Amino acid sequence: MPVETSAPRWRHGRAGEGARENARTRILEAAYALFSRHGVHAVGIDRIIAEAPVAKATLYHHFASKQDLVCAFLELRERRWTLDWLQAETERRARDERERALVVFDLLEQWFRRPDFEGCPFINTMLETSDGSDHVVRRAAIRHLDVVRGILERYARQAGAANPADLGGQLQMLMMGAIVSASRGEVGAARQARGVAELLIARGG
Amino acid sequence: MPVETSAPRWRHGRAGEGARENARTRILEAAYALFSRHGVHAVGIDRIIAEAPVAKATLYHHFASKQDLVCAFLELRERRWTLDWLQAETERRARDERERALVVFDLLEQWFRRPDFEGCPFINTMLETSDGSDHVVRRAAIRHLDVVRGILERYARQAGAANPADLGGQLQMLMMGAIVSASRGEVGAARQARGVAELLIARGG
DNA sequence: CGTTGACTATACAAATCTGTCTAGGTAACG
DNA sequence: CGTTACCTAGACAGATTTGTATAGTCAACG
Repeated sequence: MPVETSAPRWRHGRAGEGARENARTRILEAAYALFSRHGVHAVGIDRIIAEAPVAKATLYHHFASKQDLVCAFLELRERRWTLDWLQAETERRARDERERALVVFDLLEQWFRRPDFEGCPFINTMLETSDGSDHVVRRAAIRHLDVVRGILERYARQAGAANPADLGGQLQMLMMGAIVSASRGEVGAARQARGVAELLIARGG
Repeated sequence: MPVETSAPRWRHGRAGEGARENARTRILEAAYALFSRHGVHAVGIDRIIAEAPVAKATLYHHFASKQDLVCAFLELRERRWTLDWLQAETERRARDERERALVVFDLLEQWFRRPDFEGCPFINTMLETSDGSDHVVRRAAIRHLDVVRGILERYARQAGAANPADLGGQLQMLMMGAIVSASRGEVGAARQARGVAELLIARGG
């Protein structure tokens, strides 16, 4: 049975940056969509290569293992969600630096209300890998959670906290608690969390 | 046709070997230990029957499916952990009803510091079943989380909250955020959360 | 003794999963 | 043209998973 592909997707040449990025990008984009929506455990390699679409050998050419792919997904998630969305949008919306720690919760509310909200991959992945086998993925998830904590600690400092490290940690606990609540279906969790954050900041950390 | 269906079906083992626990209990105890420690997804039927120890056919005689067993585990967890430990111990330790909402966080700290602490099965199971296939287990986990919320709402009322429903929800967010932090390794999360709870209660809900 | 019912042990089915391998196709470049 | 890098399609290995089937053991009880 002759195989007839409709149009070549690899317009770019070899050795440069074009062709290599093409398949790799498709894999990573498919993994991003599927892992974000269903979790890294529930999504198998076969589903990713079907959606990319790409041959299985190509996936294992670009990523040594599924763990590698999951780590790459978490990095992309950090860049897109944490840095380019949550951080950038927070600092764009806040009228001054002191307001940032509160604006974060307004963005969370917006996130929770999106129809495709499916929880936080960092939290989910960290909890899914609580038993030791997956240490690489778990460490990556924890590292990314630490990035979020660093951002919140900075916002705590900018809000005038006496102890920014403590306030940052408390804000992250609030944020994660709200995310778990929202994963259960409580869309209003962000507003409740914001109320608590206001109190914490008003006290001065 | 022999009848006799209303009498309890489980008779104990041979008289010569003394009081051997019946198979259903052994299965549920093994499932409790393994699911609590490693999560309901990571533990397979084969491991449970090996630790029970019990034959596979016996397990499927007592529980229709793994989902059934997971639901039974969550119920047992609610009885033992939520009701007989967290609730009972909170009310035993608190000098008056107003203090209960804070004492909960002292118990959480104690829990986090236990060497066998492995997170909250209700949260983990709820997050693991975020995509629709496992709806029975997910609903069971959510229902058990609602029981915790009900307890916290009662403590909020007893602490004199103006709006016990809101304060109960905020306390549960704090509690879940602390549990996620502790699952990451932050043993001091409960103390941080208690500090926030004090502030919330001092304000009067 | 003979029936009954719970239990054991193990083989098996059917569906996963990750990762490897074969075998070949296509485009750019020297 | 020939080399080379990247890619495809899919078979396959080997290990898992849940759940069923077969066959037999043991104790209680009428």
